[in-house]
Amino acid sequence: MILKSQVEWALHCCAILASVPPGRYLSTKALAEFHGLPKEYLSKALQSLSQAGIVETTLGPSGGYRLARPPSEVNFLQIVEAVEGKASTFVCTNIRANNPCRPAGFCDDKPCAVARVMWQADAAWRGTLEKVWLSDLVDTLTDEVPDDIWKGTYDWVVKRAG
Amino acid sequence: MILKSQVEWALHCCAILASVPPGRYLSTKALAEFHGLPKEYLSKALQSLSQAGIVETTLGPSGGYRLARPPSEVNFLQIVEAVEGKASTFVCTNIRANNPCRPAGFCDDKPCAVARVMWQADAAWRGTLEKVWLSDLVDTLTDEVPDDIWKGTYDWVVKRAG
DNA sequence: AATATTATGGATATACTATATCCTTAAAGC
DNA sequence: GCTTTAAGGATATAGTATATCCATAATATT
Repeated sequence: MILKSQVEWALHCCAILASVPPGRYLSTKALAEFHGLPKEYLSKALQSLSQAGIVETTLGPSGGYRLARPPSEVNFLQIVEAVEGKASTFVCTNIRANNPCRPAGFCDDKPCAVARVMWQADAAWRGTLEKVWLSDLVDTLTDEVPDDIWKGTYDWVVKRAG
Repeated sequence: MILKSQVEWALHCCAILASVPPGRYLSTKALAEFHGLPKEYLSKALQSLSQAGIVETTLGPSGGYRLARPPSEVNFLQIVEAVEGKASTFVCTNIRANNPCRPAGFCDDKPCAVARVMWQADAAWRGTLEKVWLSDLVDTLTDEVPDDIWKGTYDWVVKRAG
């Protein structure tokens, strides 16, 4: 069970979009070049973010993507779910129902005990992602990325943002 | 990102194996019949449990599987990892290294900030699974499964255990 | 000793998903 | 009118999950 690479791409793209000046957009082409990713396929991830309402888009030259709300209002879970979907990582096929000792037509009053544990773990995973905001990531990067690289990246984004 | 169905199968099989009387074994055939699963493929999941040291096996008629240690010493994470592996659900391909603003040969002193968050969520998922033991599951089932079905299941297992 | 039963592991086949590319369309800026 | 862009459909390729089959060796029963 491994997350799609598009999850990684979407998270990094959102981090970059956080630096786009107000009123401007950054294109798929720019984001693909910056991260060394295939433009056409990255486009699918960005479309997922768009459909989830995390980013806004506009067409034409100088078009592209920008965050639909401030980085302090976008968390990791929203981005991950935009790409991976909201469905639980554990699917219960209710195999307990095949127990040959159960009377025919027997109906359980609770979800399967095994599934409940797995769903609880899934919730813990999502809960962790939900508590980390894009602004937290930006803060971390500000702290950790060397100043010249951080500044250079910002300038690069501003230059490429239409 | 969805867990293999073998995870569900392995968990339910371990729950059943907890009822196998000391010194006896339950075969793949019995476990497959009980859960309505394909015997040959279920066998692969049981082999994973065996390789992980969670169950013990013996050959021949009256052979099969039994828990290698008491249910209070087997947790969900051990079973899940036996089937899914121990690798993190998030793979960092370090795409930050493609940032065109970085000096050539630049080396980061910390793992990617995005990956660290994703790994933290992965750890929360595993941490939840690690805290639930097979004995907890058995306790839950004892509480929730109607007495006659629970008793019937136990009798079925004892009858089939070689 | 012979036979039946079982786990193990390799080989193979099929289905599904992830990855990737291409192309058409419509909108926006120049 | 021309270029650039996102959106989305169609298609191709690779990789993984699911499933089955078979050969082998070990064990119990007869």
